[in-house]
Amino acid sequence: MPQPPAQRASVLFPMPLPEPFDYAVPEGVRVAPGDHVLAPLGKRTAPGVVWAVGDDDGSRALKTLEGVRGGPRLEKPVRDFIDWTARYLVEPPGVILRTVLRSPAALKPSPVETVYAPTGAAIARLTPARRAVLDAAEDGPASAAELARRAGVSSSVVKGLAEAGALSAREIEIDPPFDPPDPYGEGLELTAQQEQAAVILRRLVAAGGFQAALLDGVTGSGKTEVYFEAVAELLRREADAQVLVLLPEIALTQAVTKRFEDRFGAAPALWHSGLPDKERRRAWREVASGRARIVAGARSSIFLPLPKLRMVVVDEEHDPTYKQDENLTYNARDLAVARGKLAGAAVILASATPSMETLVNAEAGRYVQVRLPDRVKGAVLPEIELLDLREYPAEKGEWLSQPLIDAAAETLERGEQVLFYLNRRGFAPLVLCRSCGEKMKSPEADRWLVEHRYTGRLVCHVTGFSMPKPKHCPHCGAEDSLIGVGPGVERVAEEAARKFPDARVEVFSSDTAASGEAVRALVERMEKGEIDILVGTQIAAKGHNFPRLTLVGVVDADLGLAGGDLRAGERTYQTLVQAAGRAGRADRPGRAILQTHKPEHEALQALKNGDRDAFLEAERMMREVLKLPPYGRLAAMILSAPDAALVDSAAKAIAAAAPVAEGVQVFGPAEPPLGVVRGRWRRRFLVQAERNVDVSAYMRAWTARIKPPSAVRVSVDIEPYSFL
DNA sequence: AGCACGCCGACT
DNA sequence: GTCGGCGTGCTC
Repeated sequence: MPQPPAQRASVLFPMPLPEPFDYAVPEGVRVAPGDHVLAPLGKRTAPGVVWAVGDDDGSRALKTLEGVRGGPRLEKPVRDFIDWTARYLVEPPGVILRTVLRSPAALKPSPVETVYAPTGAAIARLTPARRAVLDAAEDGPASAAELARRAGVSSSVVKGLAEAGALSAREIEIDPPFDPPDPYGEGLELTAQQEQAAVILRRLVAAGGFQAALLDGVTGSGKTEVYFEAVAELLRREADAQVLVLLPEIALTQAVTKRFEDRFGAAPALWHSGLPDKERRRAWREVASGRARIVAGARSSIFLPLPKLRMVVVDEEHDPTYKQDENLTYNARDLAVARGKLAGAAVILASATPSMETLVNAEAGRYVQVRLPDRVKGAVLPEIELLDLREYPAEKGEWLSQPLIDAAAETLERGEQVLFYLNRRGFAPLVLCRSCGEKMKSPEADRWLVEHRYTGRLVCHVTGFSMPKPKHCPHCGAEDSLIGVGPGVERVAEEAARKFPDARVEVFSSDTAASGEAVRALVERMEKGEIDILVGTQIAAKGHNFPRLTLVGVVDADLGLAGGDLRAGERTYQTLVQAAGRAGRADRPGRAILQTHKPEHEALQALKNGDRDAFLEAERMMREVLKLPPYGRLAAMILSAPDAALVDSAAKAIAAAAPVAEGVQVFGPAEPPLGVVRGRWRRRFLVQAERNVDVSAYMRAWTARIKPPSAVRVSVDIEPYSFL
C-alpha cells in the first residue's frame, strides 16, 4: 500500500517571531488551519495555531508537532484578519495572534462544579444539622460549601445527605453560556424618520456580504434603536450569525447593557480590557465557539475571534478612544472596516459628529449614508448660547460668569441637573511663586506642574511625575508663596459649591474616576439624580444619557481651538457638540452656554447656528491643502533609548535608510514635545504620503532595512492621532 | 516572548 | 577562583 505523503504544518506562535514555523505532522494525526497545537520551540514546548498545511517535501529537517489541543478553531476570516492587521500595523503576525488569544484558559472547556438539590426523598435520621441543610437547599441548587455556609454546618453534612439520597448531585458549568437574544422582541416604536433609516439598514443586512454604512444622527436621534433593528433583522435571517458592537470604553455602563436587555431579552457578552479573569475566560470561550450572538465591547474587542461575524457596529465612531496609542497602536474603527471586508460582514459606523475620514468615505460613495437629523419624542437640540466673557467677565479669581450662575440657579430650582464642562484636570494648571515668579516645571518633560488640591500634590500630566506641594519656593525660598493660577475642575467645583451651598457637587475626571468600575458607579449616581452639579472633563462629555441634565455650561470653550494638533479643531467641535448634546435628552428642553473670549471663531459660530457643514467645509479645505488624512496618509516612527547619544546616533542611521519613494516625504528625526518619557529619550519621524501610497508597505520596507542596537526601541504608528 | 550563551564585577 | 548581572541571538 502506498504511503500517504508526510504532512507539514506551518505554526504561528503568539510571540513576536517574524513568520510561522514549519513542523512535521505525526503519522495518523490530522490538523487543519486554525487548530490549536503544541510544538517544540527551542528548548521548550509552546502553544501555537496552525496557519497552513501542506506536503512535507523533506527539503529541511523538521521537528514534529507534540500534540493537538482542543478549543475552538480560528476560522479563515479571523486568520485573514490577523495577517492583514499585521501587515497594516507593521507588526509580526504573532503579536496580533497574541492579542486575539487574550484568554489562554478559555481553550479548555468550562470547569464544572457539583451542585446539590433536594430530591424530596424521606430520610431516616433527620438531625438538626441535616434539617438546616435541606432548608438551605430549598433556596436553589448550590455547591456543598455554599449549602454548608448557608446552613452554618460542615460540608460533610451535605455529602452525607447526598449519600442518603436526600440531595441529588449534578455537575454544572462554572462559565455558563450567555442567554440567546430574542430578535422577535418588541423594540421601541420608531419615528417615521427612524423607520426610514432602519429600512435602509435592514436591506443592507438582507443583501449580505460586506458593506459599510454611516449612520449619521444628531445626539438624541435614537441611533441605537435604529441599529438594533439591523441587528434584529440579521439574527432573524441567520440562525448562527454573530454581531460585534464596539463602544467607547466609557459607555460600557449598566445603562447600555440594559438597552440590549430591553430590546433582545438578554444581556450581550461584554468585553473590555479590565474584565476579571473568570469573566474574560467565559466571554472569550462563548464568543470563539460561536455561541455568544451579540458581543458588546471596548476597542480591544475588535480582536475577538468571532467565527460567524456578520455585522460590526462602531458606536460614536469619531471617538478618539478607539485609537490605542500605547503598546500596539491601532484604531479599532479602521480595523472594524477591514475586518468587515474580510468576514463579509456589514459595518455600521454611528455618530452625531462623524470623523472627517468617515464623512469623506461616505461622500465618495464608499459607505452607504443614513441620516437622522431630528431628535425623538419631542426632545429638541439644546439651545446653544455663546457667552462673551469680554462683556460678562467672571469675578476676579473665579471662572463662572453671572449669566451662567443665574442659569444654573434656575435649573437647580426646577430640580434638574447641571454639568460644568472644563477639560482640565486638577485644581490649577500652573503653580508659580508670588515672590520671585518661578513657575513649577516637570523635571522630565517641558510641562507645567498641575496643582491637585484633593491630594495636595503637584502633578505632571504627561509623565505622571508628582510631588507634595512644597512649603517654600524651591527657587527663592520664600515661605507659602506658591500659588495656583488658572482653573481646573477641582477649582470650579469649589466655586460651584460656594455659589450653591445646598447642591451636591461632584468632580468627574480621570482622577475621581480612575477605573472603569468607578466611572460606571459615578455615571449611575448621576443617572439616579444623586448629584446636582457635575464638574467634568472630557470624560463627562461622552455618550451618557442623563435625562435630568438640562444645562451644560462650558467653562472655557476656547480651550483646544489653538495648538498644533491636526485634529484639534475637529475634536473641539466634536467635544462641544457632545457636551452640549448632554443637555435635555428626555422630555425637558436643554440649554448649553459656552463661555468664550472669541465668540466670532468659526467653530463656535458653526456650533451656535447648528451649522455643521460650514465647520466641516473649513476643516476639509485645510486638510486637503495640507494633504492630511483623509486626503493624504500619515505614519510615524518613534525611537526611544535610555540615553540621548544612543537615540541620536540610531536616528541618524535610520534616517539614512529611509527608502526614496514617489509621493512620500519623510520629516525628522525630531525631538517630540515629550522628549523624555520615563527615563527614555525619544525621537520621531513623520511620514506624509499621497492618498494612493501604501504607507504600511513603505514602513515595512523601511524597518526591514534597519538594525538598531537592541537598547533602541522602534515602533510604528499608522495614522497617528497623538503627536507627543 | 522565553531561554541559553557569554563576558565582566562582588562573594564564600 | 565561582555566582550572577543582563546584552545578544535564536527558535522551524
